[in-house]
Amino acid sequence: MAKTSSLEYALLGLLKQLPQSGYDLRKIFATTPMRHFSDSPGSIYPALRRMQGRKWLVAGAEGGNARKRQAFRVSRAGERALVEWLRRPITREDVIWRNQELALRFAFLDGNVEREFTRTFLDDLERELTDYTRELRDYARSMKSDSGPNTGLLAFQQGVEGYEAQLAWARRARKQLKEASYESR
Amino acid sequence: MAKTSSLEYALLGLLKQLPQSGYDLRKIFATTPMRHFSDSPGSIYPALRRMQGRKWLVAGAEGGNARKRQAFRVSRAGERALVEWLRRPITREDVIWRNQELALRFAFLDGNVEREFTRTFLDDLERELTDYTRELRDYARSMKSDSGPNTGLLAFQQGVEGYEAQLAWARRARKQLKEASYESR
DNA sequence: GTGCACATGTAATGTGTTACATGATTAT
DNA sequence: ATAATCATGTAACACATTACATGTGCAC
Repeated sequence: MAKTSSLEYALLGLLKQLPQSGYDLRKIFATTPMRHFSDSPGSIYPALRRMQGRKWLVAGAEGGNARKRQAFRVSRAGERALVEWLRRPITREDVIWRNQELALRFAFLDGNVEREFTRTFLDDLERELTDYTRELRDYARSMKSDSGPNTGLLAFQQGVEGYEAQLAWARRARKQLKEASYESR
Repeated sequence: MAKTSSLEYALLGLLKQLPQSGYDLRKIFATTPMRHFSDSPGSIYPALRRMQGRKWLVAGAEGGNARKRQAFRVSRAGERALVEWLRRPITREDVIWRNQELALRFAFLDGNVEREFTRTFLDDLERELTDYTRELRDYARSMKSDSGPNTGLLAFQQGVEGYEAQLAWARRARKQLKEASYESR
């Protein structure tokens, strides 16, 4: 069971929203806040190929001509893979090593899972962030003994504050979702 | 001119602070907040080898025996490489693609560059973060038209708030450094 | 003398990066 | 027709990950 890179899921999620070509996807990575993905052809076209090989994508039938624009759409199997990824339990390892990927997963929840799951996602994220920030703060106490503000300690604090900002966001997002569900009654 | 991975600079910075063995370094990655680096031998030992090849490190002379603990220390050339990395101008690309690496660089400033440079670093970081958050907020306005809170927009906001938290940190850090320099008169 | 933690290494694999190559379409 | 842009592809390379292999020193 080969692991799927987060680039592939990004492509899958985007193609689920709107079937389009590799070139279109590259332009998204080149010009929108999804910039942190590389727009190089050497990463995107091979990824699309791999996903075709797994039958997650089907290429829009374009006349036999190569070198012509061809849009991809997500197959049933592709949808299943996407949803499986979205529904994966959130672990502390996700928070530490794959934080960007978590944001990507959250962004793609709409339209792919029931609304209730979005709240579960935020609950789980809050739990992991709470645990992890507690651990980091404990660690900070143990290094505070050093004299004066040094850049090592400051850099560490930046990390902690980043996680705390994310935690604050998660709480607020949950509240907003609840309010929205009242309104829609 | 081969690019050096951020793992190698992490190792270099740690060894500059305290000469130690590959195993010691692995333990640091396994047990401290530097966890987001992998502690796998398959990444660390080859990296140390590469750096030895570049003469950035010298192995503590341990009797002919392999399989025995050997500490590395940073050579003059290694120090120069470290300082060159620390002093690199901060670009928007750093902020977007190599944010973690920026934090690492900041953490290693102490003891390797003059204190004045730390302020320059924070100034430059503030500038890039200010520009980039402005750009992100502009983009946010353009997608706000969609109805209600959707997870895509919320995920995007999380990203912006992360950068804003970092900006707030940078301002605060600069203030603290200034106060510390008053005290030390 | 057996087991466990210490300590280093390597081989297979997959993927991202960079740089280059090539054909198709549109504007001038 | 020619340049620019659209659109896809590939080859070389470096690196991280995973899993496995090997040896050392100490405790019991």
